[in-house]
Amino acid sequence: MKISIKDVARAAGVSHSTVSRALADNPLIAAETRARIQRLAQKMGYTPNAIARGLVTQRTRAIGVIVTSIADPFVSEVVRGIEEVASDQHYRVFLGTSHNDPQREVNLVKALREWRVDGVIVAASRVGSLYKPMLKEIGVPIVLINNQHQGAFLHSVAMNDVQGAQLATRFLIEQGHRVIGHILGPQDHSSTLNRLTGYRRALTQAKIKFDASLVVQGNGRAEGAIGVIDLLEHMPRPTAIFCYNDMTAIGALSILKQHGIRVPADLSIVGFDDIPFAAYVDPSLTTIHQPKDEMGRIAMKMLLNLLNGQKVDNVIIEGKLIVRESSAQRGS
Amino acid sequence: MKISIKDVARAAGVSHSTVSRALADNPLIAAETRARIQRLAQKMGYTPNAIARGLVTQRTRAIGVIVTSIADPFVSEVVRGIEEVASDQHYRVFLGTSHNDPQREVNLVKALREWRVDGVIVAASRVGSLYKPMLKEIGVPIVLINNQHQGAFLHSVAMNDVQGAQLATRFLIEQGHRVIGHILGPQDHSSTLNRLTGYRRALTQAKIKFDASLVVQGNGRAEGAIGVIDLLEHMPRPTAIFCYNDMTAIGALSILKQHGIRVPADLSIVGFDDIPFAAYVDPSLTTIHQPKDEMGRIAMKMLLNLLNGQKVDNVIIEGKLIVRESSAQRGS
DNA sequence: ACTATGTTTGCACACGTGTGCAATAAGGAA
DNA sequence: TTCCTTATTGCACACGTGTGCAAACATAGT
Repeated sequence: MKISIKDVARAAGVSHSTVSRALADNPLIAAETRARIQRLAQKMGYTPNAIARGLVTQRTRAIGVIVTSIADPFVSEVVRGIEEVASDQHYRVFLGTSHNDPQREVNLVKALREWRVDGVIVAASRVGSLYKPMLKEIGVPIVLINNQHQGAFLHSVAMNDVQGAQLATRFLIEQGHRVIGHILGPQDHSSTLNRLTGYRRALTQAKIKFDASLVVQGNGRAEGAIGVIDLLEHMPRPTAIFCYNDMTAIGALSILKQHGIRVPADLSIVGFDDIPFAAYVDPSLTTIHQPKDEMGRIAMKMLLNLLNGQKVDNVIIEGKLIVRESSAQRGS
Repeated sequence: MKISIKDVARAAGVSHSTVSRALADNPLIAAETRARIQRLAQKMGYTPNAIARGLVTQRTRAIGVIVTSIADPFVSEVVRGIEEVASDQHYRVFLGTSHNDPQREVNLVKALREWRVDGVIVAASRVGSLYKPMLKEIGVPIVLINNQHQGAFLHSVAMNDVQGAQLATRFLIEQGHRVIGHILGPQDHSSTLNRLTGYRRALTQAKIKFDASLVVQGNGRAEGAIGVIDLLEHMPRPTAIFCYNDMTAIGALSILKQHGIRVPADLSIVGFDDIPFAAYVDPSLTTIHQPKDEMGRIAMKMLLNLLNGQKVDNVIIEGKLIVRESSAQRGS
């Protein structure tokens, strides 16, 4: 029952083409007619139909955003950045969550294809082997966040995980720590491996021998930090732990408190991400800062450039160390 | 360059109508032909065009979700619930953030109209006077979360803020507290008033005189808890504070720590929302639990019922008290 | 052989918009 | 007046899909 461009045309006594052009400020239409039609359309409450427009122009001005889970504080900051830039440029955002469930991933990609989105941004922890070819089939530019890849369609903006982890670990070494544990991230995420690499590289540079028994499993979530208990039994006992991310670190803090271990007096803890809550836990968390919303903005701008046919280069972002209370000089 | 239904039709030697019906499993088409066309479409990699379909069916199977900020932990849990149900029912989610900026709100509503979404869910802290009539103009069912309203188009699923606040305050009274402060929420949100009402009602029931100087401004975010300092100077000094929400409470904890006030030994703190982090701050937060993802799911199911032309009743959810470490018996 | 009935398919229109091209009108120059 | 140029508008098609209706065909009943 919505009023269409034809209704406006009839009311104005012109053809629908004239209305279409008038509303697009096309100079072909006489300035006077243009103004008259615009006023009339306004008064009639006419709203253009983006669906019909998309059908004929073959551009939807919509982008798909695929994330693992929107409830993840890292992800929601990224999405915030994306949405900000998108809406400024009058693009709409289709949100989809995969929850690392292959079935959902398939459905999501299918839906994005059906909707003929102009581009896609993926901020999912897992861009599996099954998944990547499917994404390419959509046939539109894709920007991956924290998943480095290269290709005709695939571009990325990513954290330098190796550098960040190295920075964090080197800091602990400079604080006098020699036995440093590490809690890993989710197994299927490439950044888990990269952060481990950075950790090892810092040890090597300081001529500290890598000890595999100082590295325990985790999953990137608070409950995943349970492995910290194993680290406490390691001999000699570690005096510092570098965690895959802040959620893991926060989980570790909670468990350590239950065991009566004081942070940072007995044990220093360092996280990764600098989620908003890192500043509010007690002790507040020393961590590596990722500019999450900024990464979202960069990804969206990159996608816009791609949509305008420009060449873009992948972006790699360096981590910055934020020192707070959860770390201290050894023995202090 | 995408292949269309006509391409499939040509390849199969039939008309596009036949293909359309075959893919819809329409029994009008001979079973054998149907199977043959489906196989062919599959092999050709045909993907139906949701845009074109939406144009002719006048249903998009897309809903708009308007939130204040996706980076808010309360909001992101709600959106998670919405998206979960939506994607199960093969609905797509358009995400838009308003940031309480009138200009953005106007643009958002306009965009949703243009996209002809089937329905809208609003989880924004502010559904202002300017805003509500605009929403109605979209002409589709709308479900508001935590904004009670009634009308032909407007429906709601909301927390019982009065009951929840009353529950929290009564708990503090039962713990022996008599001088209880309150930090307010954002001014333009109705739940700010409702939680204040619940706070006052509990006091009245316990025959404690309400003291306006025990109520200070806040804004629902951590920085907004700065008013807690004023409360410390109140005479007699309060022994407990009920905060508008968990973020405010967490902000208060942080400020109190800087001032050397021990929680809960010197002062009990109670929040509202039970965001995931409430359990991980130190001391962990006593709070009122809101089933956030469940509220999202309920809202989406309600919207689905409305889209199917069913009558629905507004939903009101009771808060549950979660006792953790930030509150204690007075003087203990 | 003719008619009635049922099954299967295609024709043609609709949805709302953008745009190339032709048509018309207006104005000026010869 | 006649012709040319320029400004303005409308015609008609396209985008990809769904669907009412008629057409074509097959089958069975008399």
